[in-house]
Amino acid sequence: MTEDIPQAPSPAREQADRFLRAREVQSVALLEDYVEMIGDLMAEMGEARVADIAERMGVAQPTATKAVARLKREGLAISRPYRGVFLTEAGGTLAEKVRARHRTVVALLVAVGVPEETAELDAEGIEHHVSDSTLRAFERYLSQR
Amino acid sequence: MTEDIPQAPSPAREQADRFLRAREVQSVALLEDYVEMIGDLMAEMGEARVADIAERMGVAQPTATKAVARLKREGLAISRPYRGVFLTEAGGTLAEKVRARHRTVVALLVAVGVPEETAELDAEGIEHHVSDSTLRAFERYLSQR
DNA sequence: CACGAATTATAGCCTAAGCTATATCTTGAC
DNA sequence: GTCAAGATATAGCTTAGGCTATAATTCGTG
Ligand SMILES: [Mn+2]
Ligand SMILES: [Mn+2]
Ligand SMILES: [Mn+2]
Ligand SMILES: [Mn+2]
Repeated sequence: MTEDIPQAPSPAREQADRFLRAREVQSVALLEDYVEMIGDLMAEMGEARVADIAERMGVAQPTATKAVARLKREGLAISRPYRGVFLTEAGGTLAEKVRARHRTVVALLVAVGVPEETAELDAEGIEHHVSDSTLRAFERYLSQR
Repeated sequence: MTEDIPQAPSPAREQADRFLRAREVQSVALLEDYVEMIGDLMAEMGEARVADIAERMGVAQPTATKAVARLKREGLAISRPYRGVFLTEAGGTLAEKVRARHRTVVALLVAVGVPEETAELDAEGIEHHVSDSTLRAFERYLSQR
């Protein structure tokens, strides 16, 4: 019989797992940004209109419409044809989490000496790859110095 | 006549620009990872074979083949049918830059208290969004403490 | 040196994300 | 109340990045 001694995963496999994770993260990154921004618009204007979403995301209107369709599919938003877009409870919860993480990432970058403008720019991409574990480390670092 | 006084960009426009940048970065992130890893394979084995590239990236072999085609199109790699893949000078330079940035990002994360394993995992995605300005800040922080 | 195994290429499919052009619906001004 | 302007939806295209199945090539072994 073949032995089934648990093997330590090969380095190649471990590296592949990291790339896999990075690709997974990337596939939800856009959703996170849309949800956070729709939350902003709801807070500012009471509702999020597709035209405003498109403007703030820097995409064409049909692109925003399609993204909203995906948000609805994933249970993060609701809307009816030709009406505004609203976050579901799940969407709202996610928006809050994403917003807090965004702030923490910017604060961490600034704390280690990154200029404000740059921090805000880079954080928009970095944030999505910051795991809960890393986020907690950032929070510890920011509070105890 | 309409005035052409230079306007401060609207907040929506600024935010859109950040998202635009994040999307741009994301479109080169995969190329960077492939190039860095092909560099590793060349150093370890003298050449990078498509099968090894696929294994380390955690993708199917045709996916790696297609990625290599894109690298060739962008002038980062060369190869002939059924032969190994090699970096061009541009590819080698990029690989070196990407490798150094990766190390710095991991070091910074560890320095602020992120566990090693987590740092390595998160860095794989984070690195691509770290601008030159942020990278220099990381280096300053790491050297002077 | 032939042939089977391993490797690479190709064909054909899918989804996400972007775009432009155009159709459809809503709404405010008259 | 109409209707033109504005907002949204839809159609149809592109590219990147995945996949499986299969064809073509290379190479080691006998
Ligand atoms: Mn973001
Ligand atoms: Mn954000
Ligand atoms: Mn990476
Ligand atoms: Mn890397």
